[in-house]
Amino acid sequence: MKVLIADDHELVLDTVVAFVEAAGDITVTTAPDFGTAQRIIDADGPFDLVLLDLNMPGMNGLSGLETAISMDRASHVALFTGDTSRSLAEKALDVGAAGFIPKTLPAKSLINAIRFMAMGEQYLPAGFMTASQPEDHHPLAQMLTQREQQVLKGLTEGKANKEIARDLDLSEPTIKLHVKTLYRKVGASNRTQAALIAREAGLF
Amino acid sequence: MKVLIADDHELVLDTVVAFVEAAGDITVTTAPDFGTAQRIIDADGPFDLVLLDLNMPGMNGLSGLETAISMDRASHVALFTGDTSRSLAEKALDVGAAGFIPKTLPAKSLINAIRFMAMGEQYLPAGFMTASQPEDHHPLAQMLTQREQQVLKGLTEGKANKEIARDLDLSEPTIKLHVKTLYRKVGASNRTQAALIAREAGLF
DNA sequence: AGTGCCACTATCCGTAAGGATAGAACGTGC
DNA sequence: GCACGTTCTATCCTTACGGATAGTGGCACT
Repeated sequence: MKVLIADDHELVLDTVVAFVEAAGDITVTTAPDFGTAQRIIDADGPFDLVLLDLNMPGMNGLSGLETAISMDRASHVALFTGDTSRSLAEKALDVGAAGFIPKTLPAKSLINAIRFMAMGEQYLPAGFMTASQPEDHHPLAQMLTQREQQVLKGLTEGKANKEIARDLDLSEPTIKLHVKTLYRKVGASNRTQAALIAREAGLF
Repeated sequence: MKVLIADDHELVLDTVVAFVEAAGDITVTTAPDFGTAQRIIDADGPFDLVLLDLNMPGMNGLSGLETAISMDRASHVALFTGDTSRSLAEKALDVGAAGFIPKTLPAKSLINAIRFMAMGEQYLPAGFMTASQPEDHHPLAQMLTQREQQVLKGLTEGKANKEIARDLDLSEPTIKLHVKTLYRKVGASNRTQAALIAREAGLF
């Protein structure tokens, strides 16, 4: 079975490859960035499975994933990432990924997942979509009321209070109030800090 | 030689451990988060070397590193991270870390680095401090003058114009000008957007 | 020597943001 | 019924921000 793994973290790449190849029947090729991965797919393909790291030069979010999926010689392409966000996994599967491999997965499960995906199945870690969602959010999100979260979302999009007010169909003074109380809760002293803190926490 | 590696990415942990233990004389213990790492150090220490992942529950940036360094039974503590920022490496060494292991390191070098650090030396990847870093930045950064980049950095830290002015030892009107021209260049219409765009691009 | 580009300072103005405070409608729970 | 938290509206005030415009000095290109 031929597998291509692309990741700019050489340490991860080296050790994962050593581990996977120890399973016996899997041959692994590697690439340090997306461009190289494309070239290798064209030159040495087809591969039974391609694993692409999300945070790798050339990926540009999910656009690299989509590009790879549209290639002839990569029958199955999966995301391989340290980011364990559920919305990301959903987006990846939406654009046709063969699976979503978070780096929090046990190594043994990786081998099984690779075999599974190479067979044409879509893979998601057990207990990822089924697990309760309300609790996968940061402690941060839990301190905020629903309104405050909506307002925070507006802040992370760089919107002005007035815009947020329009979007939520509320008056501007109301937004200002939510913004202020929200600052206290997340520990920000202005909107930019609030936006960055929210992003940092992986919200939205 | 006893080594503790803490990382919440089980896949990385499993494979790295398998690789390191294959070297023969290194015994590896693992932890999935910082709290567990602390408990293990107290219970099973001392360790010749402790590797801590930066983005792990309980780490809180470098504060976990500092805590670990101050512990009796962890003689040498190093950072282990996917973030290849030079300033981060400097900060880590400043607070007394035994080394900085980016995940972009080849796996073979890891073994050597572990032995090196366990001997009491400080480790930094070759060509990390010496190599010129200025030009590997995004197209985004290249459109900006040095000043504008400094100001943008201030924005990504949620600072007010006045604060940035103080930090750079410039007047506030000057900062405002840079801020304005910088908006045009990156396509932002306010400071929050500028900060998010910069973060998105991976700057700072 | 002239032409740009960059960095800096400056003033003016309108608007946005941030803080304080007050009051009211609505649900839940006791 | 009453207390409580959430959401909403509102006013007042100060400061910060964003845009426009004008001018100076330095440096590199040609």
